[in-house]
Amino acid sequence: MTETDSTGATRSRRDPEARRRGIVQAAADLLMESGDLTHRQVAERAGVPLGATTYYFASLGELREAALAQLADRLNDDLARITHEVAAANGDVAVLAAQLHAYLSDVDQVRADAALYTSAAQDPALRHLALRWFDGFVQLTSAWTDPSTARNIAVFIDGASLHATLTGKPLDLPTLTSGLKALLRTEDEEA
Amino acid sequence: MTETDSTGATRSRRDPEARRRGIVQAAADLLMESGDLTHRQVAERAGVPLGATTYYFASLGELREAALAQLADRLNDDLARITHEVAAANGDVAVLAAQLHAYLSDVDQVRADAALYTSAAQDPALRHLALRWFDGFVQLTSAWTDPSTARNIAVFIDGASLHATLTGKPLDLPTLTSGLKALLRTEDEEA
Amino acid sequence: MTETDSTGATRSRRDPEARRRGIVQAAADLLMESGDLTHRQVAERAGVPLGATTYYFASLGELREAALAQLADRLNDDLARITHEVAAANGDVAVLAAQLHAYLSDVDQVRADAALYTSAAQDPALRHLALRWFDGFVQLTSAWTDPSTARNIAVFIDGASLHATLTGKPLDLPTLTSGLKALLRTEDEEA
Amino acid sequence: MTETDSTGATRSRRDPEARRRGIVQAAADLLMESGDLTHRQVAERAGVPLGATTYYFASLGELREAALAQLADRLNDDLARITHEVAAANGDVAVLAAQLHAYLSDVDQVRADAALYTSAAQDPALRHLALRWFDGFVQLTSAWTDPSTARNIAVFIDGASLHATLTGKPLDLPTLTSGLKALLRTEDEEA
DNA sequence: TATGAATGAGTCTTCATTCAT
DNA sequence: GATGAATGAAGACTCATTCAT
Repeated sequence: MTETDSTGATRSRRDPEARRRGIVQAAADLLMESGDLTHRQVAERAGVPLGATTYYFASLGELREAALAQLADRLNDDLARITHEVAAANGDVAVLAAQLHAYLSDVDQVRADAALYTSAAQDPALRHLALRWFDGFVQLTSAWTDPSTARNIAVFIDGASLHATLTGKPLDLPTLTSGLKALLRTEDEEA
Repeated sequence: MTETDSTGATRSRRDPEARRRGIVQAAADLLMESGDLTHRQVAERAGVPLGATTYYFASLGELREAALAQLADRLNDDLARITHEVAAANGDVAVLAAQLHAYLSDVDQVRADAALYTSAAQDPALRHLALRWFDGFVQLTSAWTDPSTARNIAVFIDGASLHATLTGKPLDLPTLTSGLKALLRTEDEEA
Repeated sequence: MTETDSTGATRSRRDPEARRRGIVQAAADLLMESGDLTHRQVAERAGVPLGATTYYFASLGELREAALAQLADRLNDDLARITHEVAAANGDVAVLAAQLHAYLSDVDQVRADAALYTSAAQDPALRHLALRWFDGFVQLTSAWTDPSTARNIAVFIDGASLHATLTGKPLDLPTLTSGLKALLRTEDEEA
Repeated sequence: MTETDSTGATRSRRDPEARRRGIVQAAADLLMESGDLTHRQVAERAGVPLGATTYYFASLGELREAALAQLADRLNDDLARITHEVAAANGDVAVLAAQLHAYLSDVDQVRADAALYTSAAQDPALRHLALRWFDGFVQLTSAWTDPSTARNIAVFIDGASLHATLTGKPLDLPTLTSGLKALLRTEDEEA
């Protein structure tokens, strides 16, 4: 279908990198939508023959890992962006709460999180992917809070994401705000 | 083997309820251990013939739901117990933190949580099971805090459980304590 | 097809033993004919659905072993019969040679041997099957020769079978006779 | 790596014959080791790109045949050497037995035989390869025995090789010696 | 009531072969 | 001349579910 583009050159076919990306993307989509992953589903979704999925990935596990890594990357980027914005606002809790609320309002984001956590919970080999953002967040956030508080906030965010997955909607902004505000105040009074 | 005892009464055979319970228990165990569930595995684990699993449950989905309901019940009971103890201690945060830490140190408990959340994340029809404890906790806890705080604590606990699943060990007690303390202090100053 | 027999009773279906035998027989036939064995081929040959072959045998290897065991049994029986007849003739070499020549003239027998040896050569776990007749022969024959001579005769017979496989026809009777006669004379002069 | 040497000449690349030999050798090794043969395995073992295996051989069958021909050549050479040594010793049976025992003690030799016979048994088109040594042996040996005896000895040797394959070790030297001695004595008394 | 035989759909995976480059 | 991307057919195996008994 995408055989020819505006330049008239053939694409996709004989473009291994694009093909590989397409397969990973299809797998990531499927993981977000159903959590199930089969070669057949991936092939159909990516618009490639069945053999292509096994040609590019030695096993379904390898493909799953690649797809989850992609989701983890995105999650990482998003949370790093949020963290930076909060840092730019001198750690303003309202900013953090607002950003988080927006994040949790995005169905795709929440689904990506869920796919990541679900897969990681079932396969220990994938846990490092699910923990990547956590560790990164704690590190970034430690610039303006102590590590213990940073961990607690990260834990709270994970809980909020799980809650959004289970209820289908984010925690209301006031609750989110009060929770984050409370957790962040710790440092001032406890150290 | 334990088919007949000294009284001449048959045991698991001819005791449909016990058999059903055994099947559910076996299914719950398998969900905790691997997340996979097949009729064959359940039958073998429960020590019943293959046909029994389809005889007592119309479909595998139904059996899975029954197994998850059992896990949810247990989770419910455990957290209700913890809540009561905390209430008895007049909402002492240290007691809550200690109880929660003990809970998260129990591998089986954490696995049960993970099985419940994983299944619920993938199948919307099961979400009410995963939310059962959340709602109950908020209700019980609202006796000594405001609902918003109660929700935040519940969210935090979910996050901590997820974290325990992903790292294989609970958050350290001091961090847990400081987080819960911070969240609970909110009510005094914000309401 | 064989659903009903002269008694009007249904057969084959719901006759697990017969079904199992039919599958093994089909597998043995295929091993004799081509040396290859696939579930699909077996199912088609046996006239059963594909799933039946995996229902009765946990793996293709198990099915192959059962089929080879059947071939080995037959080989065993045939050679035991020959041995008995030779023993009845007081170890008359001419009788042995004639029987062996007849045996090697039977295309199916030779093919069965070849299937057995070929499979055993490729899979050490199957070697005991291929050696069964050898050991039995040596034991039986030791009644009228010394063990070393018995072994040599067995080796010679194996070689003759291999030769028949490769050339498509048995060694000519005179050659066979002279070989066996020579090997059997040993005992008189060497012990 | 060994693509270019000090003379500036390319080695395996740009040396089609060497490459072809390398592929055949790799295939022969694989046949000896597992009996299985795939383009991928051959390419990896030979250290050539996948395409090279199909470039030099029109089909896998052709490659297999070339590999077996190589094994047959080696077998031929070895047995010709043995035959010559025996002839040089004026047909001394002890020499023949010792040489054969050494041959059967060499795991690789026995494996090569097994690969050859196994393939030939399954594919009639390959039988001439497995018979090559037999015919050569009979011809060479007929210099000092009659053809019938030569055939019987060749049959015996094949049986001994098969036996070594199945048991993992050669027939013991005394048994081997007595067998060969007996077979060779025939000529003196029968002719 | 209870069971295990039965099966067809679907799983992952391998691979010979083709062919564009 | 050489190569590796590509794919469709086939492989072993699993399993929920049905149903005869």
